[in-house]
Amino acid sequence: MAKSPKISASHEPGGLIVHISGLLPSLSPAEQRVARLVVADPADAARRTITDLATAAETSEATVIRFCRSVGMDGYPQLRIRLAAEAARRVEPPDARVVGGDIPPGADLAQIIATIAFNDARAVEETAEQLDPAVCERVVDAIAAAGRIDVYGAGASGFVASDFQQKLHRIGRTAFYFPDVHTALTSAALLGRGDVAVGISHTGTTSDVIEVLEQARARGAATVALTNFPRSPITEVADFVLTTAARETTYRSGAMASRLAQLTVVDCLFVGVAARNRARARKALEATAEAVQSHRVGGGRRRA
Amino acid sequence: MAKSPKISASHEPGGLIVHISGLLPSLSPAEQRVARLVVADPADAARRTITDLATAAETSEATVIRFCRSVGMDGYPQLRIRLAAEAARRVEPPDARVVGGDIPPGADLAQIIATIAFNDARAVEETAEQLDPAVCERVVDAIAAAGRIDVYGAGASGFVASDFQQKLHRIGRTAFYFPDVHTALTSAALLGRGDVAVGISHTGTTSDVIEVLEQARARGAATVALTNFPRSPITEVADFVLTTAARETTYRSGAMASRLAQLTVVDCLFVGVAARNRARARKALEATAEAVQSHRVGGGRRRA
DNA sequence: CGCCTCATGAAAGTAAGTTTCATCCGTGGC
DNA sequence: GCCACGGATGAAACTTACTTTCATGAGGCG
Repeated sequence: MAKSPKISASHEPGGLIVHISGLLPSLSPAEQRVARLVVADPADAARRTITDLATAAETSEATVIRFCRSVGMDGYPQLRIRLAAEAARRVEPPDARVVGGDIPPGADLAQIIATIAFNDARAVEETAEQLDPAVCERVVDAIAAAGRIDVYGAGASGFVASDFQQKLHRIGRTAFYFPDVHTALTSAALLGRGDVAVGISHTGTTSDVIEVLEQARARGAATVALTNFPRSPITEVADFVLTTAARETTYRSGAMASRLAQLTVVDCLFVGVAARNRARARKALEATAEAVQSHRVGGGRRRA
Repeated sequence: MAKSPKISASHEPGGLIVHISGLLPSLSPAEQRVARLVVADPADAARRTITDLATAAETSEATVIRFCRSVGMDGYPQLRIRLAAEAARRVEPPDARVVGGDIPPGADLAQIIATIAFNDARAVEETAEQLDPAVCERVVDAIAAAGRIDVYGAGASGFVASDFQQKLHRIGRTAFYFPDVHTALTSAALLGRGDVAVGISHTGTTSDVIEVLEQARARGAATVALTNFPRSPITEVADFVLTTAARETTYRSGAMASRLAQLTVVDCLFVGVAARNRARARKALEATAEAVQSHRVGGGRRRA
């Protein structure tokens, strides 16, 4: 681990399954086979003996044990019990749509809508469950006290970064977002102690964002990573790691649901920061709302 | 009655704990000691090893096994798993959060997270419920067949518009987004029959977006509005109206949850369009994914 | 090409769970 | 009083499950 002990969610309180699927890409191939079996049917996995599970995953018991350790369990029995508990807690999905499932080829639009909404809602809920309030708190503290906040993100995560920047700006925090790597690097180089850099990357492997975050860290800024994968490279250049909990699907890259989850996290941070000084934040929000008022039509009867 | 298997005993419906305490009196003294421990704290019992539990009950492992059989289990592991499941189920559901509720002033971050996630998830689900698949279908048809697609949006909705544009572009549709009203107007003026214009506005009162959509319609393009308010002005210039279902709160302007709902709708349309030609869309997606590959670090596995 | 690192499963080792069996104790008959 | 008898019980043998160790081999890197 790089320089200072990183603060991330070691507690995975909400969902073990969610936690495992987040860790999935960081596991070795054989362990991944085990993980997939476990995620696909936790209750069933809990019923199996270690030898049985190993056979089903076409690997050895040793690998299953290694998998247990990888996801933070002491050993197989503990995993088993946790899985059983987990499986019991999650109420049966009311109908046939599979959690994290892909869209079937012949699906009509109603099915598509139901599936997407289901997965989106789940991603949001599961993200919230596994978010560590303590880590959030510290991030909020850092942002609330920051001299300046840079938010980095590329591609789809760029929208989220930009959204976050805009939000912070609206409550009077000095925040920047850069659509371009070079500008971002330049900015990062100007950060210093007391500043905050936030890097957003679904996969956690976007080299541009990692590079910029690294730069920011080297300059003494507090670095925050927001990613779906708790052991991805971006987490190594971050002082604080916040994770989303979106499952991968093939057709609809996990990034789609992930983006919603990211926004939820951003909202949480935003409200947290705003709550640090309600009066001031509210005033700033009102001022900005007023500013766009002249661009609204028909102030009358339609609520907004 | 040796021949016909008993039908009743095997399923003990009302809960394992209840079942055990029911037949507690019929157990032998040593088994009763075990049973009492189990009933008193199922979760704890599930954590213990058989030897451990036996010691705690001041008896031998053999007796614990006998107890397992007495209550209808195959052996200790099964009891353990069932207990863990049982214990998990009986945790109180955490819902102190009010639907659509605002963040209370003294809220700690954990509450904030729970509330936001709850409202976000609800907005997504409710939006999906009230979305009319028939309207979506026609919008998808129009987009899939369009010569060109313009997506308009301002402020927070601008991100969504931009996201939609990028998505459509990635599957090979010709789509545009304009951060600036004047450019947008210019573009709208160049639309014609067979083209599609999508206007996104949470309130439905953003005059810039309305104006542009109006222009597009005058030129013969099919117009789509995405808003939270089905009777807002924007709906008057739209051929197709899609609505989100986010509730308003004071502190957290409804726009925050609304944005997630908007994205869900965008995702649905996107997948709908992509599904119109799976092969081509998949190919386009793969090509774009490949293009950014060199900006990812750590090849397949992600770790350190 | 040699070195290193890492993933992996075979096998050895340890702990957990299960069965067997001798003992104990109370009961009731002779 | 003595002796079956039967159920309850735990010690110990036994089996299975779990864990550790270690040799092997595949890939990456200089």
